[in-house]
Amino acid sequence: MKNTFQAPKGTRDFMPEAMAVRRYIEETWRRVSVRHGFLEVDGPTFESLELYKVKSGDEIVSQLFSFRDRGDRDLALRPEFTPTLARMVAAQAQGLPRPIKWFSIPRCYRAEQPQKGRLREFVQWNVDFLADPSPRCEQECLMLCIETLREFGLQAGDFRIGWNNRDWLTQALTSTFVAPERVGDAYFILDRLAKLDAAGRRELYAQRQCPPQEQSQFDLFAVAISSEPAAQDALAQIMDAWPQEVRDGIKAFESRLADIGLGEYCRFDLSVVRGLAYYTGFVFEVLDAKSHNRAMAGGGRYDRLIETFGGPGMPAIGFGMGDVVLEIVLRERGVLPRQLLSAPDVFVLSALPDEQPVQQVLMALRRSTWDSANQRIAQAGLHAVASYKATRNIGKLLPEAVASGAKVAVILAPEEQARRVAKIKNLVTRSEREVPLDATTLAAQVRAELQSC
RNA sequence: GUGGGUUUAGCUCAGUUGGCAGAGCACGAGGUUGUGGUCCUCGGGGUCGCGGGUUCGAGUCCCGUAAUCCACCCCA
Repeated sequence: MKNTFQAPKGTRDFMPEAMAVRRYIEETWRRVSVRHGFLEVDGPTFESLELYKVKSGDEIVSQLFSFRDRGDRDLALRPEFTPTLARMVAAQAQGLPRPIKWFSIPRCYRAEQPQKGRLREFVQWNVDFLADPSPRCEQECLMLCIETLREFGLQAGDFRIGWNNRDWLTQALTSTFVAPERVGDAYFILDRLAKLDAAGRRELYAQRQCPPQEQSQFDLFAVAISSEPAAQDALAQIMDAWPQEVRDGIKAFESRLADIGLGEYCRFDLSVVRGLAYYTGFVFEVLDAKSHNRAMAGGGRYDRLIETFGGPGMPAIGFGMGDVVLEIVLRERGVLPRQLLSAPDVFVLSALPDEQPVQQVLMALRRSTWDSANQRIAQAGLHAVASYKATRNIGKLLPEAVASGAKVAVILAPEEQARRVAKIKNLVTRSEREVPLDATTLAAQVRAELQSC
């Protein structure tokens, strides 16, 4: 390896095929977001370091790529988009039409140890619905999230969405067996319960100094969120003790989801609490249903975040979905389209000794025409390519034309050139016809041939 | 930050107790200046991740280091 430079740890090079996959993912996110009435925004790739400390505290700083500029300002590459969004909204809150439905597709950076599904540079689709306290926001976010996964070819059995509500859960816990000052510890435990066996749980209880009555209850939670047959009974037993209004709230939300056809994807899930402190009510996670990948997406309500960033009090809900886990899941399911690099419309091949005629034909095919009266492109140029091989053997060039995916070929050769014609070959039907070797006429005839495909 | 696997051609990988650096695919040229992914021949390509050490001699053994994969910690 003569070149000793490598891409930095946790980053990716996007060669044409990989780039096409990334574009496909981003374009799908964008298309479905727009369809659901969200507007695209973006912000700076780096922000002042303080912006990230406000929300998350110093602990998080060690996972940031931070640096200092020549004016001694501390800056950091964005690890997520939400602080930027909160800053933008807080600054402009008075003048924005409401509700605010925004999405963004930023590249984000985290100085973590890379592993499966987690890199140091990634693309994360962010969706936020602000200035509306109604549960229709929850619904629309889930609707968009699910519709997007379906657009990628995933089906109900491929993923599941676990949801919870921190307000209700807190109410339920404190009215049953958790002292108010221990709610934080309870969340910490619930967040990890699904991954632990009995021994692991005892260790966790000791670490968080659980009183004995908590321990037996959490053991019951562990059964309820497991895949054991007893799970349903355990869940029913737990919820029987909960306040009536909490149980009614869960039922009502389930019924709302069922009304719009999302019932089969979503399930109330005790173990989904999300680590982040700023979530205030509804929270959810999208999990891969068939293997053990990391969460594909997650989010929730953060009604107090905008004021934290100096804006007015404003209800808000949002979620994020990263490209890394998503691509892994799409590959595992075999639903990534095979041909993502766009195939040319027309392939020009030439047996002429001079290459200039090829360039003339390419120019005519590729040129767009502008409609100045209507300020738009009247006719878009064709995607036209030619072979760069040295051979002038048509028999060798045709396979290249076919492999390119082009439906039509233009063949330039001495005999035809002498008669001032070129051949247009339909690569699908294999039929050929001769047309005048005038670049403009030729381009028109190629368009006509493409129409017939 | 911790532990384990891996690193040889553009890609996927062989490489024997330490003895001349290999295959397939891909790429390029020709066989065949004129018609469909075939076939045949030839070719370009490598400091064997990087740096030390042992040895007459290291892709191979030892030490260090980087990247990568997997699992922890963490996870916005």
